[in-house]
Amino acid sequence: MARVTIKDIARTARVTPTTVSNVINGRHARVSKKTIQHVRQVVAHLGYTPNQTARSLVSSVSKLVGVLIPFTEDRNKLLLDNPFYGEMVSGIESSLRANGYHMMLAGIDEGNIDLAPFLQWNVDALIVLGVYQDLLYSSVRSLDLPTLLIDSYVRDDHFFNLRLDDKLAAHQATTHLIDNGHRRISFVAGAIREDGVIARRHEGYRAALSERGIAYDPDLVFTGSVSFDYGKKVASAIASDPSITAAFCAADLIATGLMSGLQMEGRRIPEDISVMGFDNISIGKMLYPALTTVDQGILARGESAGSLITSALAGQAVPKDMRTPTTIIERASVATIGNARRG
Amino acid sequence: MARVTIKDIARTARVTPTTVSNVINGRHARVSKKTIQHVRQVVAHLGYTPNQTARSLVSSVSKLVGVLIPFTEDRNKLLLDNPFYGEMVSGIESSLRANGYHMMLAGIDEGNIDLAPFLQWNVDALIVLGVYQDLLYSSVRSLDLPTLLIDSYVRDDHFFNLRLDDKLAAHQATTHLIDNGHRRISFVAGAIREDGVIARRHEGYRAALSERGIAYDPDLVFTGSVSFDYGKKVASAIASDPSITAAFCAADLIATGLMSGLQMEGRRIPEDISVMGFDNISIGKMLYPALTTVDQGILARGESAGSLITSALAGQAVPKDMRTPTTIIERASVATIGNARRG
DNA sequence: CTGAAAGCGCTTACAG
DNA sequence: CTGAAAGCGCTTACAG
Repeated sequence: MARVTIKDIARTARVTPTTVSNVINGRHARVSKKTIQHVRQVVAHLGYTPNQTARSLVSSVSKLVGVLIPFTEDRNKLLLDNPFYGEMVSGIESSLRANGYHMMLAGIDEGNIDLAPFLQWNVDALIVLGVYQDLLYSSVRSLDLPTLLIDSYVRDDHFFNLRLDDKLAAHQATTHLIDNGHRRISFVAGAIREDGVIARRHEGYRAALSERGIAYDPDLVFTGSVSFDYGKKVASAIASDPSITAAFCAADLIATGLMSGLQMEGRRIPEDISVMGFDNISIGKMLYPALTTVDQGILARGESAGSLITSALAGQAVPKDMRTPTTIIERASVATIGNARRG
Repeated sequence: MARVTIKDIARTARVTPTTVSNVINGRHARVSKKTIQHVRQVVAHLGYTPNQTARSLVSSVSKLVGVLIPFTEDRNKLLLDNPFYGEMVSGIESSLRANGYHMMLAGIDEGNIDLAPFLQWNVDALIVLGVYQDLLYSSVRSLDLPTLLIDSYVRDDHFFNLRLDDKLAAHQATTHLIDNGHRRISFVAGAIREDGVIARRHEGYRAALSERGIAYDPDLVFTGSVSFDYGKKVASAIASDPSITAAFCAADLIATGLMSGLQMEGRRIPEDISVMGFDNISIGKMLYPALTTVDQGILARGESAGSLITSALAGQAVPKDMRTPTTIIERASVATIGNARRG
């Protein structure tokens, strides 16, 4: 049995497709109450689902928003197995759906920017996660669609931005460590990029140090990639300097690797060394000891992203820049040492 | 500047839209070499991307495959923050894309089966992850689309199936524990459902026990949900029975919770108790000690799912039932005790 | 309040 | 080998 169309409804309701379209789309001013009732009954009875493909073609609104996330480095897989992206995408999808939209996911790597799927499907708007080279931004921009950048510091009025107060958050995290008696505090992070969050978190770390009269020591700073393996790799360097009593990692994934590496070297956490993370991905609470970290409310941010872009699409006034708050989650990976005062 | 269409190409190439369509779609038998060349040049020059929405409408193939994953229990979020689903979806997406398809993601919970997005977008096929009630299967079936079920044991010729040999895998895992000298082995899992994988893994566990002359003790079996919290909850029960020297968890997420709970009770892993998982999600290697587990090659399975459904769509003969192999990954959470022989 | 007509961007018989 | 025509399922002016 072929799928029921607007024509079928029209025929059995003895009206025209125009009228059916009007009641389906809630243009009630144009239809009598009686007709509305009747058409609705027929719709319910025949089990009609609008063909979005046809709608999209004629109205050029697809009710689709494209979401761009990075590919894995190696094999062109979506970075969805990274819990950060998994959770973020989950939040985006749910608020998109709540607002009558659907998500079209695509991956990018720096070398291969393929926006074709978005063009083919006529997406109404874009959300992009991650930081990229200029080429990506200019490509995206040329699509001329409402676009929301998450965690990017590129300056461009064309884009909406959803960010954290990264500098402040890192400042607070570092201060938390200092308040717990630590003075030799390592900073471990992904590569510092001008347009990225790490640069800001690094600034926050430095600011907190200097505020408390602690000299900045470049030897304590490690930057590589946002990955478990990198954290693990840094562990031996940190373990070999007993003066270091704490490490602030700019991503939980790094903190996880660092903890694992440190533990394999026989160091106890937090007795021998304290570790603090950033993000609050779900893994953190599964570790032993559980990770103390900066919560950025990933899921909620994803939802904000979805409703923000959706509001913009609905023509509502939406701020170009939105910041969401962070909080420190104290768990078990940070120890108080010396005669430190506790907050 | 409006988007370039097939008409634009036709006009500037001085041919008809029919001809343009023929060259774009590779129906070369119908067009002269010269025309092909020419049209291609114009296409490249004008920067044409086909409007999939129009294609889909007329040809009723959308090049979209719907992927159904469970919602979280609480709040209608996709279970993408669960690393198992994240990784699986990542694999599916990449092989779909490699075969010229795109993914449309939707969530389901038992109470609320909304297949409308798939209807609206005219998906060509379906992949469903997880086990559900009959209602879901009959709804999906009535869509009358090629459908692949992952990890389901419902019997229905309408569906393609992609499974593990769950019983065998659990048998091997349990035997591995026995080989390492363990005899009081706990089984911790999600709820046992007739159509699900847990029932098979439980069978494998029992079979391995009986094969080695170890009596099955129902008190050692814990079933709840596939979650970190459930594993953690079971920890105290297991810790309180010192005769238990090992636990086989039918999911890594459970094993993670169990380890954390056990460690909080002051038990050392694997010295005091061994823990074995199932799945090989990325978290396992991040734990300390790293989790010994059954690898099911999640990413590769996702890729298989994508290429299987894609082959079926291409009209190729595809087996109705496919099984992928598992292997045991030895890491650090299982100890050899007594005078056990090692494999 | 209701309907006839055109058209969105394509593909697909069919004719020549 | 090339083209004229119809039509996929809708929405949108426009007329009445």
